[in-house]
Amino acid sequence: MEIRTRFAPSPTGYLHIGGARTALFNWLFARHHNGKFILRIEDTDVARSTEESTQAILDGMQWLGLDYDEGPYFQSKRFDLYREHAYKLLETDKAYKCYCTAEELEQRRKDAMAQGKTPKYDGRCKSQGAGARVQGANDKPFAIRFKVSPGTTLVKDIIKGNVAFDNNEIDDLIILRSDGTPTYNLCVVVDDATMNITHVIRGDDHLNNAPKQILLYEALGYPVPEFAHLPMILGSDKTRLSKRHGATSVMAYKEMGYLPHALVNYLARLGWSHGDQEIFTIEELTEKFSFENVGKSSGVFNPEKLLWLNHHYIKEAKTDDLAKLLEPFLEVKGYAVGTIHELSLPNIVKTVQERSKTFVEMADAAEFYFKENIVYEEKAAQKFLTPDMIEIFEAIRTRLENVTTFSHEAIETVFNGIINEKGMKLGKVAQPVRVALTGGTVSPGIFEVIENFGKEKTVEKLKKAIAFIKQKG
RNA sequence: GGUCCCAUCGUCUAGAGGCCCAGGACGGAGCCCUCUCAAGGCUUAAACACGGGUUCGAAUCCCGUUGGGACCGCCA
Repeated sequence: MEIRTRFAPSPTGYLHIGGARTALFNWLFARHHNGKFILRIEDTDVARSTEESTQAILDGMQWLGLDYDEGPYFQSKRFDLYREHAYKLLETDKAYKCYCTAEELEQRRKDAMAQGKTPKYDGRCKSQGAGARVQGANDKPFAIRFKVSPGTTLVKDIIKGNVAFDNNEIDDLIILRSDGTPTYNLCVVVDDATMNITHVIRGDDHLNNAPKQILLYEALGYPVPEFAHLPMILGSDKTRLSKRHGATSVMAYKEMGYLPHALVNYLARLGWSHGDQEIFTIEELTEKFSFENVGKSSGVFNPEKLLWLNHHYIKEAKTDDLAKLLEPFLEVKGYAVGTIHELSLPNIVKTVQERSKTFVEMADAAEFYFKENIVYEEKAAQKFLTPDMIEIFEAIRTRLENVTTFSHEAIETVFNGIINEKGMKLGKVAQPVRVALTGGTVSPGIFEVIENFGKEKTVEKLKKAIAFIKQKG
C-alpha cells in the first residue's frame, strides 16, 4: 500500500518552527517510503484565516525544500463535503441537533468552572429527542453534535504506544456550527479519509483529539489511519515554544542569514536521532528516517546548536554558492551588487566564510571590502596608526607597486622582506596595515585582504593612512 | 481542577537487563597553533529525578512519588 502523509496547517500566521518540523517529519516519512506527501490548508475558521498566511506557509515550505505531491487543498472549498458527512451522521442517528446558543454554552462553562467542576456539555439536546424539532422547516438555528457513545477508545500510536481514553471524558463535539460551517475534527477526519491518508503525523498536542476522530472514522465507516504524535518543541523555559523565546518564524531564519538545510538538519535531530550522527544530507535523512528513533519526550529548541550547524554548512559550502546567497544581505546594507563588481565576491567570501555563522555576519565581516571611505575605529587608530608606521607603510606601498603578479605569495614576500630588514614581528606590521585597510583590528588574514583589494586599492588605502597619521600629529 | 503524555550532562541525544563508575554533539572552561578574529587540534567539568519492587545483575522491566508539558471552544 502506498504511504500517504499530509501537513495540514491553519493559515492564521506564518510557518513556525514547530509546524516546520511536523511538515519535515511527514515529508521524510513519505519520501523514505516512496509515498506521497500532501499539503492541506485548514482554513475552516474563516474569521482567522488569511491569504497572506497561506502564502507565508507556502514560502516557508519552499525555502525548506519540502515539496508536496498533492495540494495545496483548501478546506474552505470543501464545505459541501463536510456538510454531507455531518448530515449523514444526523440521519443515521449518530449525531443530533443542538439548539443551545454559544452564549448559553459559555455561561454554563463559566458556572462549572466557578464551582470547580469540569466543564462539560450536559447533553440536554440529545435527551430531548431529536424527532421533535428536527422536522420543522423553519427550525431555530442549531449546531450538529456528534454523539459519543460510552466505552473506551484506544489510540494506537506509533510513537506513544497504546493510549486508552474513557469515552465519558469526551464531550459530544460540535461537528457543524449553527452557521453551517464545519469544525476541525469533522474536517480532518473527512479529509484524511477521502484523501486516503495512511499516516497522520502531527504534534502530540493533538493526542487528545485522536479518540474523537477515531470515533468519527468509525461512525462514518472509514478505515482508521495510523497515528504518530510527535513530542512538542519547547522554549528554553520548557513551555510551548512561542514568540517570547525568540524567532519562531521559519522565514525569519532566512532573513537572519541561515541556510535552509541547517534548519532542516537541526529540526530533524530535534526528537529524532541516528546514533551519534549530527550532520545529515537530505539523502541521508530520507534514507535513515524512521519512527523507531523518534523519542517520546518533548525537546527544547536550542538556537546555539542551530547556529553551529549553520556555521558548519557555511564552512562547507562552495564560495560561488555562498556569494550568490550573500548578495541580498549586502544589498540590505546598501551595497548594490552592480557597484561591487571590481572585487571578486567568491574570493571575498573565501576569506570570511569560516568566521561567519550567518549571512548577516558574513555581510558585516565583508563590509570593509566595499566601503569607499573607511572610517578608522578610534581606539584602533590610536594604537596602530602611529608616526613610526609611516616608514613601514611607505616601504610596503612601494614594494607592492613593483610586484608584477599580485599573488598571495608575492605579498607575503614583501612583508617578510620588510620585517626581516627591520627585525620586527609580523604582528607589529600586520595590525597597523589591517587598520589601514579595514578600519579595524579584526579581519581575515592580511595577505588575503590585500590580494582581494588588488594593487591599486591597497596602495590608495595605504596612502590615505599615511596622510591620516601625518595630519593627526 | 479533570484527562492524557513525558522524565539520561545546562540543551539535543546514544543506550532495547550485564559491553556503562554511562558515549557523542552544542554550549562552557583550559591549553596548543597564530598577523587580529576565526577556523583547527588536544584536554576538561557536567546527567541516569526520587522511593520501592522484579532479577544473580537495572539507566534499561513493573509500581508509586515528585516534577514538567499538552489538551479540556460553535479555534485549529
